[in-house]
Amino acid sequence: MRLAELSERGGVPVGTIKYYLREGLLPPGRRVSATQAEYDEAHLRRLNLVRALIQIGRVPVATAREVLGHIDDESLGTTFRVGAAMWALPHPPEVPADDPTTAEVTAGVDRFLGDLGWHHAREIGALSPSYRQLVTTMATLTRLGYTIGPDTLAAYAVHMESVARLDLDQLDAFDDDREKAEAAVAGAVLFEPVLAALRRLAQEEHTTRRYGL
Amino acid sequence: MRLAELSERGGVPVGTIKYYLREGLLPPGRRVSATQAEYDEAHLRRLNLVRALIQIGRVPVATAREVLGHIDDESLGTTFRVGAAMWALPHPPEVPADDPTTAEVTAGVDRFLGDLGWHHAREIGALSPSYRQLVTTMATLTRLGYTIGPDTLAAYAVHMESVARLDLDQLDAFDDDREKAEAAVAGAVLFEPVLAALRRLAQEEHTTRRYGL
DNA sequence: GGTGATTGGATAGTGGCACTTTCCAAGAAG
DNA sequence: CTTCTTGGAAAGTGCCACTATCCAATCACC
Repeated sequence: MRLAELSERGGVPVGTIKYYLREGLLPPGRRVSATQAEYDEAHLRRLNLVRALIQIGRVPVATAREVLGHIDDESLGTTFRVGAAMWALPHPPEVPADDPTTAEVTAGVDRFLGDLGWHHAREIGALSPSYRQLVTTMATLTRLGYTIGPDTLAAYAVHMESVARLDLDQLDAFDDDREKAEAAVAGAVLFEPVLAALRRLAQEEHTTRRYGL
Repeated sequence: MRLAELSERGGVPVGTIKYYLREGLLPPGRRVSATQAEYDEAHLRRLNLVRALIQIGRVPVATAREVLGHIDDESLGTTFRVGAAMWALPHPPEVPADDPTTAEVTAGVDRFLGDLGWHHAREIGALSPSYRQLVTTMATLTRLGYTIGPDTLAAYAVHMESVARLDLDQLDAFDDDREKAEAAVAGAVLFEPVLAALRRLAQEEHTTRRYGL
């Protein structure tokens, strides 16, 4: 298909697709002549993923390029291919915080990781963006006066662990490594809003149950 | 305290605070003379909340003003004060979608809400931003080829329901309505990254357990 | 009481970023 | 042959969260 059709079927303006091509978010089409290029279903699929990353996941273009690069990196094994793509996803800015609050929170988080038996997480520790995000956001909450004890955090963690198990079950359905990595990224970026929506719906449901209208 | 001290203690540049004052995110200080104003702990607290909303929650300034307005609206009862503030929070853009996919997804979501016994959610329906976000994001997932059946969604929902119950327990600790609303907003905006981090940590943990390094 | 620094407020400017627009020459279509 | 379309390059746009510059009033210190 031609650029115009790719644009049509993807619901994305031609100019925007040109921009994505320029930025390396989409691989160039197969050149058919000096002024024509041919695109296929893979391009359409990738275009949809890019849009999801950028529009729903608010992933910056530069970051999206990086993530897609890892997804396409055939030199990596399954685990690292998925892991690299996931770690490249953006995280909320880490508020500096070399204050005592952070030290305290770090200790609490480490303790609770041990209690849960998440040994991998303890070993990887500060290497994982998720770990750092957990610590810094908890510190911000503390600074705002909403201190969450390790026990409460552990209670939340147990539920998220169940969610993660479901996530991995979903991932098992894919054989190909590239598909696995793509599904993991899509799951992280698109399923987060779904979970957030479910949480808020449940909150609304239980609020009315507890307190009525 | 003076603007300079507020800036110091909040870790926010003076210019930025002036900007927030201009935009109505912070109430003006108590005028002490023609060129001096006095700020108190409440200002500092609000400043921290504003920063959290904008930096961590990526809430646009205009939206933050709206949310804070609801938090401060003493004419509302508890439920609506909390609810209005929550509903004003931003949601990922709703991809248009008047396509058949959306209709199909809507049916699935409605069915699963019934199965779970979330009657409130079914009645409020499209009024709730969370409901619309759920439907549109599910539709996007479907369009990308990652179809999630109502049963799988329900499995996730059960866990998020437990999370929501924990949320409400946390909220119960606050008596004052303004504090309740503030805590709800902070919980929604700041605790979402915490949950996301927990999910990813758990994913990493279980991936290595299932597949090793 | 003089004097330099500081304060709050108004106004205009900056930088980043995701697009858009404009142009162009080479091909395709009728 | 002529009219349209195509892909590509380069410059421009719009939004938005700040940030820099001024200014006159007033504070703090000698």
